[in-house]
Amino acid sequence: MNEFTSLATVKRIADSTVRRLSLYLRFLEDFEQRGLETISSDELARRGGTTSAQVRKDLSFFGSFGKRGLGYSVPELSRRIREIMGLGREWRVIIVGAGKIGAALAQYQGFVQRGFHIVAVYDTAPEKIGRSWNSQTIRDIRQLERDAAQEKPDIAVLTVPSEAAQSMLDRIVKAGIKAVLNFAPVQLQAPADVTVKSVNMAMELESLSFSLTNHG
Amino acid sequence: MNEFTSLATVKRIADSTVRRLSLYLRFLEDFEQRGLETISSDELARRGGTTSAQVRKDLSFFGSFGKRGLGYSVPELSRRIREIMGLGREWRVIIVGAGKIGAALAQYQGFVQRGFHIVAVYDTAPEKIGRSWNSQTIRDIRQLERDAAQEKPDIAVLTVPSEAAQSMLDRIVKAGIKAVLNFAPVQLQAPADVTVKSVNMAMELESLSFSLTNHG
DNA sequence: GCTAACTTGTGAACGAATTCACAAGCCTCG
DNA sequence: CGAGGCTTGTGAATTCGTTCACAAGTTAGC
Ligand SMILES: NC(=O)c1ccc[n+]([C@@H]2O[C@H](COP(=O)([O-])OP(=O)(O)OC[C@H]3O[C@@H](n4cnc5c(N)ncnc54)[C@H](O)[C@@H]3O)[C@@H](O)[C@H]2O)c1
Ligand SMILES: NC(=O)c1ccc[n+]([C@@H]2O[C@H](COP(=O)([O-])OP(=O)(O)OC[C@H]3O[C@@H](n4cnc5c(N)ncnc54)[C@H](O)[C@@H]3O)[C@@H](O)[C@H]2O)c1
Repeated sequence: MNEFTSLATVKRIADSTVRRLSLYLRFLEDFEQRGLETISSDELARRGGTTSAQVRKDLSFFGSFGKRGLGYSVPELSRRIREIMGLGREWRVIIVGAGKIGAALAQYQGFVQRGFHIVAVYDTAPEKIGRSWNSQTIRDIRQLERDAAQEKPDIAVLTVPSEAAQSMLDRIVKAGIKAVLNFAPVQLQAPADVTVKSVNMAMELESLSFSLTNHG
Repeated sequence: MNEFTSLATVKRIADSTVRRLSLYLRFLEDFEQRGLETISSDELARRGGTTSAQVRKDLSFFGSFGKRGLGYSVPELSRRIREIMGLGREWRVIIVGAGKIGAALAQYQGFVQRGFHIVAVYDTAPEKIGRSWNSQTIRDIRQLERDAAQEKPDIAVLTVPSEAAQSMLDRIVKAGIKAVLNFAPVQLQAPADVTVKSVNMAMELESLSFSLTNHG
């Protein structure tokens, strides 16, 4: 593999690798701000709670970005990871379900900072539609398809009650959106070309319950 | 391994196994409500998007709960998984950081339903302390140690700004709490006997960005 | 009570992800 | 300019998790 390797031709990358890249990027941004020039795989590993071999292997799937004997150039590696992850652009995000969790997400500044822009928020409840949040007016869910055809959102965040989650996902998929972040604690079905990630907080708490019960 | 196998003696269980158990339990509860008596590993697998061998292997780490030729008794398996996961009791949960995400979590009914009771909410901001949320009054963070000694919470949910996360985790650990669910997008350090799980939504969005960029 | 149909439980095989270990390359210093 | 120290990049070895495949047990029907 050399510097001309196209990402599109790269073999299947493990999800765990992608998540670690995201982590490394955070550290690099921190180092960049503090004016550091170079960083070693060992230092990145220490920060991320992994090993230097792991860091180098993760990066090696995409090319070779370091200098032997020296390490990685912080701004260069930062740029390369952003490129790999597709973070060099702004992503258009919609929120479906203007409830408590939708509200927290819509007002969260951390997403915008990383290039994820909330371009619309939808709900079914008449008393919510038309109300303003931040700079967004909550829209009627019936507009979803029409708006999507025009505004071409990239990502949908699904924060509706569990019962409505699958049917709303189906509409999101039909509207042509290929990436969904789901907060409803249900298992969803989607076509293979649509990526669905779920955040299941109840499952996290249950994992903690397991830890406390079994090795505590 | 037989029915007398103690959980404490069981070898290291993969995190992925624990998460699937949590998933199976959801399906079992659904089946239970609909009055089904028995269920096969194959049906559980279909629901969970996995294979029947996977389901049986997951369960086999803890004992053998099924009947050959028939499947699993729904109420019995449900009970056994709850036991394995430590869900037969009520867990006492505190929320540290009464901001937007803390508010959504504190008011969420889904946690109580699964045995996770919010027993206290803390903040530093004078204008928040004393205000009421649901049935909780927001307490001064300075009370944390004193309250913990008395009320013995089991789990802390950490929803403070990133900068404050590590120092608050240290206090939580010192206060004797052994399980933490963190929402701040930072890598935290904790002693080995404390389990920390993190929900990192920005990382999930970045994974979606990667998917869209690389196989889209 | 025997057969056919079914489903579990589990070693063994496989595949994926991590870790090891070292040759190759780069930098500094004398 | 050559030696010594350092760090990358990567095949090979290892560890970990999943899937296969089948013997063993259960039920129903006749
Ligand atoms: N609040 C939390 O802390 C939390 C934690 C974990 C998971 N969740 C999950 O997140 C989801 C939302 O939770 P919440 O607490 O924000 O609930 P909520 O009741 O506050 O909000 C849900 C919103 O979705 C709207 N809605 C209902 N059907 C809709 C549809 N078909 N299209 C568009 N909007 C629709 C409702 O009008 C409401 O405004 C639920 O699935 C919940 O289980 C929430
Ligand atoms: N809001 C979201 O949707 C969202 C999404 C992902 C991650 N997060 C993360 O969750 C955390 C909280 O986010 P938020 O949006 O709720 O922020 P927020 O500013 O609304 O709330 C933070 C709260 O913590 C309190 N606080 C500050 N220092 C504290 C301390 N030492 N002890 C106790 N309380 C303290 C503040 O007074 C404030 O009430 C942040 O780390 C954020 O990055 C939030």
